[in-house]
Amino acid sequence: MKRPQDLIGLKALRSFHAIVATGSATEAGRSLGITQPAISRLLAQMEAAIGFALFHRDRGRLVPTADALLLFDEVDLSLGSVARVHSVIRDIAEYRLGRLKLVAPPSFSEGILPDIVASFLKAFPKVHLTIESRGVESTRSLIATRAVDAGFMKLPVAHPDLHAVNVARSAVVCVMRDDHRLAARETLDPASLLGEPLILLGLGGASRAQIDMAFVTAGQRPRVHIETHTVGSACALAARGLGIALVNEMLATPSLRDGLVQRPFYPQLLHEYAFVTSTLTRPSRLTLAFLDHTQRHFA
Amino acid sequence: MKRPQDLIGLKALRSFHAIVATGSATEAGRSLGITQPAISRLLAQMEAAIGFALFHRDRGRLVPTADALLLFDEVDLSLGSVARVHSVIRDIAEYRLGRLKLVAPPSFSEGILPDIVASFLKAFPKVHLTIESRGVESTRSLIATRAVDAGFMKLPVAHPDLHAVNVARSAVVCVMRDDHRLAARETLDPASLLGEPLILLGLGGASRAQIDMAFVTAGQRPRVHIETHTVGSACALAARGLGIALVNEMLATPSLRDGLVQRPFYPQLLHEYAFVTSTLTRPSRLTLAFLDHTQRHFA
DNA sequence: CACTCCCATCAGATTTTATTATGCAAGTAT
DNA sequence: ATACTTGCATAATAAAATCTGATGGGAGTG
Repeated sequence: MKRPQDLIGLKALRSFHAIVATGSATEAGRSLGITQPAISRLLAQMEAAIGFALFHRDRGRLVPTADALLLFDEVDLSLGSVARVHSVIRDIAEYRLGRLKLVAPPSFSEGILPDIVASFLKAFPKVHLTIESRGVESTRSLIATRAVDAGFMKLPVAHPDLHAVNVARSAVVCVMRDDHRLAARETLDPASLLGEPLILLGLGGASRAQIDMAFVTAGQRPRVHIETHTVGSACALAARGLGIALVNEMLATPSLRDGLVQRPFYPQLLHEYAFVTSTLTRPSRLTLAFLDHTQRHFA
Repeated sequence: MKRPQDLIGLKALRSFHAIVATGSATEAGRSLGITQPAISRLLAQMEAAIGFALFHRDRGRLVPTADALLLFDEVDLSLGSVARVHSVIRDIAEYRLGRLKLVAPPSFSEGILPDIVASFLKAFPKVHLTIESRGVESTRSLIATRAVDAGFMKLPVAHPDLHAVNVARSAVVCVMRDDHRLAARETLDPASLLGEPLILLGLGGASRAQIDMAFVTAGQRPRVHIETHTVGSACALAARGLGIALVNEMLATPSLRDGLVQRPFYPQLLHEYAFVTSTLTRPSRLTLAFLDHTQRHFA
């Protein structure tokens, strides 16, 4: 069966273009890296396929007909668009083209995430990144419904449609002013914090329960002076001497300014943070590249 | 030697496009008229060539990756432009696309040429026609320099760069009012025109010399009452009873209105008209088509 | 459990495609 | 004039690409 659309292949179009451009089949062959007979054959096939002559053989030379010149413009455009396809392929292959939507809780996206993003964009400058800052529930839902490509969440992630890769773990630390009386101690524990006004995050999650549990186990109850909702504000309150903030080290680091110190809290309360994607779709190459980058960042 | 640009052929692009469009390799094969294994192979080759996966094999189905969708738009455009090339080829092949510039003396372009052009455009409606109306010298030069594709001229055409094809011949006739006393005669000759006021074209060409010669041969001198420069005006003058116009029949016919008659002049003075092109370039297919049409018109 | 649908792979045959060698025509220099 | 060069076309041959039909595996479906 003959398919007329395939009678004129890319090679034929390129040959035609090159002949018109260079004015000679021999030269065209050189520019395309093939021999002159190949050009001749392609041209002959093309002329046979289209039904009219493209060149007028004049004294051994190929002279384009008016029809050929009419066609040339269109072929030129077409080859240009094919070249653009190749260019787009290269861009995609080399991560110069693509969009990545991420979501993370505010404490993450205000602290550690900008660092990761910055170095990622340094490696892949042309990628278009979007970052949403949402609460835990919203984050979960955005990822599960694939409204975003991926997100960061604190483990555990209990959702059948979510796939979590552990990327970071960090412990709870005590943040206080450097002139605080307890700043002299290497580490702190419930006993040493007895009676101290504490600044805790009121997020109703496992994290707060862990802290309460640590005090209970030590036979105490924490003296919660202030409850707040972001790591940044907890540190800011501590900086004003209102108490000792118990926050996650990794999230607190960006908020540590002059005059604030952090001391490990014992028993160690580990929080694990995961890079989360939907199980409904395989992550895009860009997503995987970002994950890889994140893992290197924390390695 | 490997040429990366040829690793992705049109077939591969079409296959990719069809798979995304139909959602299945089997269906894509059907729509392209090839078998499913061919599609599979083309896709595998393409993925190998570009270096990243285009589809995610999910439960036996091909699901486009984000990268594939990114690429799809570009491929779609590209295939569209290739299709346009084919469309242009068809248009050219069927004379639906093209430009034709013609030149002819005023007597020609005001009389007989519009008829030819009208029926030509009826056959090839999309062709863009340009008609110049110039004197003999200008006509010759425009054709010789290829400023136009072709033109009409009265023979002989003495110019090395011009190629003339005889397309029409017609004789000199006498045009007069139907109430003229000589209108009763079947034919006229120098003897019967003795003393009649004549209207002649003053064009300093062979045509006027022929007429003078005919009278001289008959032992007379024509009584030139009026000299004018176009066939139309000569007939118009004759219509006002100012004399008998001796003009070429073919050129006169369009100017014959009610009240005017034409009678053959003897001895017969034949004028030959040619379709003239440049010898420097082979005429375009459209030019040849117009010549063919002209010949049929006069046949 | 049988049936169907879909994709990947394989083997074999056919078709394409390119290369080298050669011929021909025409222009150019000796 | 004669020989040399240049440019295109063609033929023979070798190599590569591509298609088809058959086959198998995985996964839904009645």
